[in-house]
Amino acid sequence: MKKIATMTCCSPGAPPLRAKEFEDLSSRFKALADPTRLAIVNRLAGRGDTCACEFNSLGLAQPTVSHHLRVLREAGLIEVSHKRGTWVFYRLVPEAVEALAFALGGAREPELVLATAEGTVAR
Amino acid sequence: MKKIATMTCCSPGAPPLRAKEFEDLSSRFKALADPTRLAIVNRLAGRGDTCACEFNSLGLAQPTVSHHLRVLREAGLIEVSHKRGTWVFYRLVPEAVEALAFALGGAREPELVLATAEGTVAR
DNA sequence: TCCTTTCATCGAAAGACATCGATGAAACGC
DNA sequence: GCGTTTCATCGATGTCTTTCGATGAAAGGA
Repeated sequence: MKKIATMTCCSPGAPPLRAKEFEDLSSRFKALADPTRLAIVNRLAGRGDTCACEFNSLGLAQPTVSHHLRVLREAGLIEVSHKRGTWVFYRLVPEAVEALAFALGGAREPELVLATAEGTVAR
Repeated sequence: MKKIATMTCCSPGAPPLRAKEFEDLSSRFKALADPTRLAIVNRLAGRGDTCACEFNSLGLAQPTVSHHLRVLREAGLIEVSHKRGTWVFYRLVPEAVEALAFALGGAREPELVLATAEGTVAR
């Protein structure tokens, strides 16, 4: 895992960043750059742990939903909270969302770590 | 023009949004989902009004830079501040960035209006 | 042991996007 | 008017994404 958003990026007074930081940040914004994924995040934000099967009501095929869950997972924005039988429950990673808000200059300094594909760790 | 981000979207407690709001929000995040565009925004955030010619130092062809400037302009994140001779100066639209930060739950409630392709208006 | 349910992965098809060279348009200076 | 500079637009190309049906894997229940 690695830290991101240790600096603001996009609001007045932001310091110049490096190429690698633009890569990291933009890849995370990319996870939010799809209406279906925003809907998933929005529902997780509103309800806490949610069964993956809930998202079949989005009107997309099951593999498509699974794909979007994976993208969000790899961006560190959501994670598997637990499994029960064949059900998989997902939850939001609030620190990850805060980190992006902070990069935009909106949030107070967060204590965050953002995850890569290997997993999410809140410090 | 139209308002966006009148509601948080992605942080705990966010209310459920409508399909159209996911479309609007995701299209704006899409504007930030590219490292080159983030670099442009970052530089505008750090320096205020900046000549478009500055961005030729990004290592991309001039039409490519022009394309990215257009995407950011249509997302309402930047705008033309003024022209001098054949120079075009761009500036950040801080309200637009705040609006996104607010949607992520980071910012205090902004007084913003976000623009469409037709122009940006801060209310 | 089979069958069912839930979810992930694979492979393919269609669409969207980043990038570039060539060209056009506007604002000078000579 | 003519050449130059700066930027936008056009058209083409290669790549990445979204989406789906088919298939695989894991956990139960009968």
